[in-house]
Amino acid sequence: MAMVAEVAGVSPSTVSRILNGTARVSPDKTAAVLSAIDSLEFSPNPVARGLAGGRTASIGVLTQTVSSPFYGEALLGIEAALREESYIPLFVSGHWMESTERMAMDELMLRRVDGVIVLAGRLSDRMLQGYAKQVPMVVLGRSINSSRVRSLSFDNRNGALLATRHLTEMGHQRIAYIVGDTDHDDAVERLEGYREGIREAGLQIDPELITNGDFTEQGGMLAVNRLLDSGVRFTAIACSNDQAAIGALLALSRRNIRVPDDVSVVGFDDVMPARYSTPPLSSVQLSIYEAGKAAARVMLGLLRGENRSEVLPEPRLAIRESTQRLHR
Amino acid sequence: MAMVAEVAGVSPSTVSRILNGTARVSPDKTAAVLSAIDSLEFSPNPVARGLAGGRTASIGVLTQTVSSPFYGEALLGIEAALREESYIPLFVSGHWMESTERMAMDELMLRRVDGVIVLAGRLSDRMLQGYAKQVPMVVLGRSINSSRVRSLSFDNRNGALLATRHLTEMGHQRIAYIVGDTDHDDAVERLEGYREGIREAGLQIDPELITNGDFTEQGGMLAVNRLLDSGVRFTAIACSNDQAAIGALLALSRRNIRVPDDVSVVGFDDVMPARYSTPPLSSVQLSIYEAGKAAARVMLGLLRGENRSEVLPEPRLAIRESTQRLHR
DNA sequence: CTGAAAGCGCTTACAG
DNA sequence: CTGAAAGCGCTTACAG
Repeated sequence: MAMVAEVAGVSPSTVSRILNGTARVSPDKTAAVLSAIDSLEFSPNPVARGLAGGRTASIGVLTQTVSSPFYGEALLGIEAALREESYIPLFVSGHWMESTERMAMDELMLRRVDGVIVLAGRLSDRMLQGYAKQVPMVVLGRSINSSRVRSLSFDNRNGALLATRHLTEMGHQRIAYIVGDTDHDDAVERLEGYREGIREAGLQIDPELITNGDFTEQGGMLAVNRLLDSGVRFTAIACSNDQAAIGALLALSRRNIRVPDDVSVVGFDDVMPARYSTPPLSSVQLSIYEAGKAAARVMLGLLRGENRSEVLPEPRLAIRESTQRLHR
Repeated sequence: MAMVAEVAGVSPSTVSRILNGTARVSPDKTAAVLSAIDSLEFSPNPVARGLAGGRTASIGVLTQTVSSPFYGEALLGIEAALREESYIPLFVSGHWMESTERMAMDELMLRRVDGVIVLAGRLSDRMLQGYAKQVPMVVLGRSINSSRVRSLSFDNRNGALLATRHLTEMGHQRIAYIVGDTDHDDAVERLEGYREGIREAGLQIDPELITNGDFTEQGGMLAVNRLLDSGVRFTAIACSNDQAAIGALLALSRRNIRVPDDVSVVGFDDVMPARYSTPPLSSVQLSIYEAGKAAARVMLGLLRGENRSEVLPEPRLAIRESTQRLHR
């Protein structure tokens, strides 16, 4: 930067001000500096900026696993939105363990990120609010009421309602439901949506049709086996997420039950693998990529002092080949 | 740090030296400093360290998409290994575009990462070597001969050989092959392994059985359709990766061809979704997570001035339910 | 509008 | 073995 200043015949302060747009500078000096900058191919050192200005142009992102189909897509969206403003994401994984998440958060604080985006996780609201005192925070996929935290959440209830309604409209009356990990509000809200869908169609909620899962393929398989072994009759299964649905597909196929001819299956999230399962899953589309973008935009707004609000896209149903009208 | 120095009654220099183990310090001062550190809950500011010492304790990782099942797993391994030594990964996505990769690399250089791990990609060897002059580099999934770059590559040829041999040993003689994106050496090496497997069994290589794909599900589907439409006879398909295999599974099912009863299918990579496809895929296991760890360890070694070498786990076959002995 | 100066929190030769 | 000092490359009050 010193070189730029020299070449342009101004002080480093001026260069800095131009770079940051932090004060108005006479047009001629601006021009001189700008041309010096690109003739020297200068670009400011973010590390020094971080130390001097207290801003690192980096945003911490607490995810659970970078490699999950769900979180992975959100990360892509976040990355894309941040890049537009030259921020870089620092992804850290919590692996669904509170202690790991805490360590990861501490690491982010240490690294002096300018803000943090939290993707769900196991950290308590209190805990999160504590961190939010140190740094701007936006939480995706979870709703937290606190002035310091901006949260964006999916309309899980409505999503599950759409899925269930889709099934009832196709004539299904005996619809099983594979619950997610009820430690998460998502799981609870989705279950609620299912219930609502059943009631809305004037059907009875049958507890025997509701079985536990944990948002994993394995959980979906076990759930289907349990359902089948119990002898309850059902013609469709609504699942708390696509992973469970994919497990369900496998379990059904092993028992020689055809989807959708014998049983319809609907997933939730509309994650990539759902599009290529056999058969491709009808699923509730959350537009996770867009949601990630929205979260990043809210963060960027916060950093600018705006109080921008973003709405997440409404869930909609992606109908593919795993659901079918009930024919008797 | 100034506070720590004061409390411990030493100079900041000494504190720094203890923190970094960069010179021997008398035991009593060490003890004093250490206790001051934890009574003050001090932890050094990495940003300042970065500026002063030229080291940021961060490693750039050029990946293609954080959300790919293949790269995602490698990232997890990298993250885990780096964490052990308090390094943090900076993940940037190249999206398989040379220009994006270059921008991402430049960003990493700007951020003064201490090293960079490159996951395959489209950057030319020359280009990579150029960057390697600025920073230690390890490349995973690609072999580059250069003193400045350490590269770790999978034994793709042997992997494909194992897959093909598995099929021939089960009596298959008409084995189709779905090629990957031949811009990548992987695709070429895997194809070579297939050829070797066919020859090894004393069979003829039939060009009609070899069809193009691009490592995607879509590509796998199209390939199968083409094969089927062409009327060539085959009883098994070996695929260049799991995504293609998953696409193949779907295409076969749509034509009412049962796997493995009518046709056996074998994948490559043994990525998570392969374990829960319908049916679960037999696949060549690359232990990508371990490979990520290995790459990170090599990087860490480099940083310490060691010339540690790591060998990637040998590919092995995971036999599941998509392959079966040919019965006539 | 613009400079000179101090400072961000460390590290690292340089002396001793 | 250990301090004092300079410096890493910026930003930001403080004056003018």
